Amino acid sequence: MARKPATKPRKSASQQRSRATVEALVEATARILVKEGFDKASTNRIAEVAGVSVGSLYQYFPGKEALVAAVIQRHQQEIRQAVQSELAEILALPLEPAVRRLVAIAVRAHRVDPKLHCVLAEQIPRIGRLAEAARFDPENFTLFRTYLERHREEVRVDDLELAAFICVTAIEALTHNAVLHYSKMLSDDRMEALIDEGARLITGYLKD
Amino acid sequence: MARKPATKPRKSASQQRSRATVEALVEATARILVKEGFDKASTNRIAEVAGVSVGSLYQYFPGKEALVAAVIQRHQQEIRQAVQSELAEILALPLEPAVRRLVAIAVRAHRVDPKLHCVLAEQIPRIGRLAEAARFDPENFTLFRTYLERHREEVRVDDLELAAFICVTAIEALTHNAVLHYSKMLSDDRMEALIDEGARLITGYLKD
DNA sequence: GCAGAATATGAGCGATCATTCGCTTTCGAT
DNA sequence: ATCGAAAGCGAATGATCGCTCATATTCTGC
Repeated sequence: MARKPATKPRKSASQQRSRATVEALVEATARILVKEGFDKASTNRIAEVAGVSVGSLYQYFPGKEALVAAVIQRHQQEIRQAVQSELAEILALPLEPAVRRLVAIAVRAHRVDPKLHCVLAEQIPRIGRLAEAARFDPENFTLFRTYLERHREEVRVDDLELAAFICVTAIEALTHNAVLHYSKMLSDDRMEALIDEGARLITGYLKD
Repeated sequence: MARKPATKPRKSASQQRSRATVEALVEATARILVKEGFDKASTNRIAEVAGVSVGSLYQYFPGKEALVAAVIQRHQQEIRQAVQSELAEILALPLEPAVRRLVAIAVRAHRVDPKLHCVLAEQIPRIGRLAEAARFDPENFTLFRTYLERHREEVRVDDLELAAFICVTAIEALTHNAVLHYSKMLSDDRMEALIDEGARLITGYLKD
C-alpha cells in the first residue's frame, strides 16, 4: 500500500521545549516563504533558520508540505479572528451597508499579513495536497450565497449562484490586486476610495 | 561580473532541422507544463519528451526559464492573433456594446488554450525573470484606460485610473475563474449568461 | 539522584536536478 | 567526393534536495 506524504504532524509535542521547536519551525517557514519564496524553502534551510536540526523537523512534520500547510492554517486562523465577529450581524443588514462592510472586511483580511498572503496565493503549487488548503473562496462564496438567499427580494438577479460567483470573484480579485500589487493605494484615503468603488460595483450590479 | 541566467535563445537556428528541434522543445515544454505541472518540467525530461538530447537543448536555450519564457511568448501571441483585429473598432463603440465585446473577447482569450493558461497563471513562480513575462494586465489596462479617456463624457466616474483598474481586474478575474475553475459554465448558453452578467457588472458601475 | 521517556542532533544516503564537453553525425557549398 | 560548419549526442559532474538513523542531550516522575 503506497503511502502518500501526509500533511499532518507526525506526533504532537507535549513538553514546552518541543512546542517551542514546532513554533520556531512554522515561524521560520513563514519567514522564508515571505523573504525568499517557495522554492528556497527547503527542509534543511527551514531547520537552519529555525535554529533546529533537520532531524527535529522530521519528528514533528512528515515533510515540507506539512510545514507549509501549518503556515497556511495559522494565517487563515489569524484572518478569521480578525473578521469573524462581524459576519453574523451583516446577514441582517440591508443591501448597501452589507456590501460595503463585506468589501471592507475583504480589504482588512488582505492586510493581516499581505506579503505572506501574496506568497500563499501566488507561489504555492496548485496541485497536490496544498491545492485545497490554500483556497479560501468556498467559505466566502457560501456566506455571500446565504446573504443573497435571505435578501432575495431586494436583489435584481435571477441566478443567485451565478450572482454570488460574480460578486465574490470580483471582490476577491479587487482586494487581492489592490493590496498586493498597488499597495500604495492602501494608505490613507485611497483605500477608502477603493472600498467605496468596490461597493458601488457590487451594489450597482445587484440592484441596478 | 556575475552573469544572471538569461531568458533569450543562446543561438538562432539556421537550418530547418534545428528549427524543428527548437519547435519540438517548446512544444514538449508546453505539453509537460499542462500534463505534469511546472515542477516536473526538468530540462532532462523536456529533452526526453521532445525526442532530443539535453545537449541540443542547451544549444538553443540557456536554461529551463528560457524554455518556459518561449512557451509564454507563443501563448501570448496566439491570444493576440485571436483578438487583436477587433480592438481598433471597439474604441469607437458606445459604452454598452463596447463593454460587452470586451468581456466576450476576454472569455475568448481564455479559451485559446485553457489548461496552458491555467498553468502559466497559477504555477509559474512569480519571482525572477518569469514574473513579468507571465503578466498580461498592463496591455489590457492601457487599452481600457484609453477607452475611458475617449468616452469620458459617457461615463460617471471621476478617477479614470481607479475605474480602469477596477474594471480590468474584475473582468480578468471573472473570465479566469470561470474558464479555469468552472469550465462547465462555458458550454452552451451558460457562457452567454456569464458574458451578459459580466458586461452588466461593468456597465452598471460605469454609467450607474 | 536515577531511570526511562521525550527531545535534539547532524553526518550521510540516494535521488534528482541543471549543466557541460568531448565526440559523432548530418548538411551545404564547392 | 570532399571538407568545414552546423547540429546532435549522452555520459559525467557537481550541487541540492528530502529524508533517515545512530547517537547524544534534556526533561519528568519518582
